[in-house]
Amino acid sequence: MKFEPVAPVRAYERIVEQIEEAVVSGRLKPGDRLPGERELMTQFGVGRSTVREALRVLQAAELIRSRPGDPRGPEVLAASPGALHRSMHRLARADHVGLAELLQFRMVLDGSSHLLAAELRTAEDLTALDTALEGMAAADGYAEFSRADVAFHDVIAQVSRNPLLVVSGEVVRGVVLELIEDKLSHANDRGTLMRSWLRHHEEVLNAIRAADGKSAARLARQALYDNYAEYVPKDQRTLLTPLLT
Amino acid sequence: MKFEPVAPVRAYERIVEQIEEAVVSGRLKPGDRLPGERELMTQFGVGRSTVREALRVLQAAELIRSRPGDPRGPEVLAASPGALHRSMHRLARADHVGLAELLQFRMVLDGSSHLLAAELRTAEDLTALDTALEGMAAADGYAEFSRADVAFHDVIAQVSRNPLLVVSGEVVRGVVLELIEDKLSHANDRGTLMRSWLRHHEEVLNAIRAADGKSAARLARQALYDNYAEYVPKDQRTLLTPLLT
DNA sequence: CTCAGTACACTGGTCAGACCAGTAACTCTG
DNA sequence: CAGAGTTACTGGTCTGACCAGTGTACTGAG
Repeated sequence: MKFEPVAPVRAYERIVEQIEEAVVSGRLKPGDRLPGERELMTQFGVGRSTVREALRVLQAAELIRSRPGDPRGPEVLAASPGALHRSMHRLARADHVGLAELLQFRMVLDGSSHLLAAELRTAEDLTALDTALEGMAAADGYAEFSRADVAFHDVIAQVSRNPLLVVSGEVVRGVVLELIEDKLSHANDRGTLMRSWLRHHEEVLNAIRAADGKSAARLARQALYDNYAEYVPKDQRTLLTPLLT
Repeated sequence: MKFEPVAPVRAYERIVEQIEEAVVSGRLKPGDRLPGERELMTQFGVGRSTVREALRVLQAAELIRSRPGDPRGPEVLAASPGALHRSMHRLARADHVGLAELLQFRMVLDGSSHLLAAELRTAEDLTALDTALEGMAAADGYAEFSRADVAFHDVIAQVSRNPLLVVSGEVVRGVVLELIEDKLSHANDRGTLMRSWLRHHEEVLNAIRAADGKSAARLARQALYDNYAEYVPKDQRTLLTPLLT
């Protein structure tokens, strides 16, 4: 006979579970309102501090938002990648997730979204990608260029039609940029860098236009490697090369 | 002249910021202890409820853990993927993510981890994979088989050496199973199903042993398609086929 | 001198009650 | 009917209290 180890369950945790369950099961939709804290404490039969700690946890997870003075009560939020972003960011700043792993992951995600985008793109998608690319070409200064670049990748992720690819791509792109932006801003020939990026993106877009998913994916991964690998410690670059074939 | 919109900053948020900053900057290392709540309220000059709400947020992010009665105070934790797991899980269960998207994402992740595993596997990795496969072959009943299957995939993700692949793979596998486990448990010939799975895994393992990453990745994606595509609405299966080449 | 057993100071979890600044909706006025 | 003022409430914060449970230091037996 075996028993499971148990951890004491705090009152506020039970409240978090109940509300979270109501949100993910769809009984509470985005935009809905929770009862006020004083009402919740009678419904759950606990003190207000307990209710508030539960709401704090839900708020940290970006499931709800509460503003003082609003008599409609805390608002149920739509699922957003903010919490995912924060936790991945924390993990990336800590041990065991370095630039090599992040870049590896980004090559996987970006490659796949490019592949899917090439297969699924519509005519409207192609014009959206064209304007995004024009935005990069017309960018004035590095900061604006970087923003346009991120926007271009976001459009590609959107075209891939998979929200998981969109969100995790968004997050990992952001974290990668944060990790190397200082090194990148110290690069002496950012003009050449930007032109190189632009050429890469044009090639990718051509492959997508030709519905050549495999080429688009390969080009995207290669571009990431060419532009970022130099910031990865030399002995870790072998982690990236298997993804280039 | 432009101004940025501002949001009111709550007292507990300032506390969270300060403690989080101390953790990520390394001034507080895993295993270190925070002062007790009563001591923190004097240091920060706030009431205990404010301190407690801050600690709740940090605890939800798995940066600290506090147990009642411990006179050493709350403990600073090592970075762990638990929070990432939870936020990704919430996102995957949320809106607009159906089985097709999940399966697509899983094909991407599993394919990549198989590719990397084949390139990076050591001799010990191979024996670990052998024992994992034996665990599947020896499994008695479907529940045990499913557990062994998940364990096998976890080992492969570990071998790929990328914690992001490990965590997101873990999550998406869990969510996929949640969505189809009832349909799967109603399948009438689970014996045939299990034998088919086992054969697939043997092929994959052979490719990994041969350091043939491309084959391993292709086989893994094909296996997922063969076994799960029937549960995807027919008009969405075209989302998956581009990943099979 | 060692070690099991005990007492105690203190921890976090929870509750009750209070005050404040600020908001949304209602009411009253012109 | 538009606008100004009122009001009832919201969430944010503080204080003070009680409790069950823990780690440690002390105590006493061997």
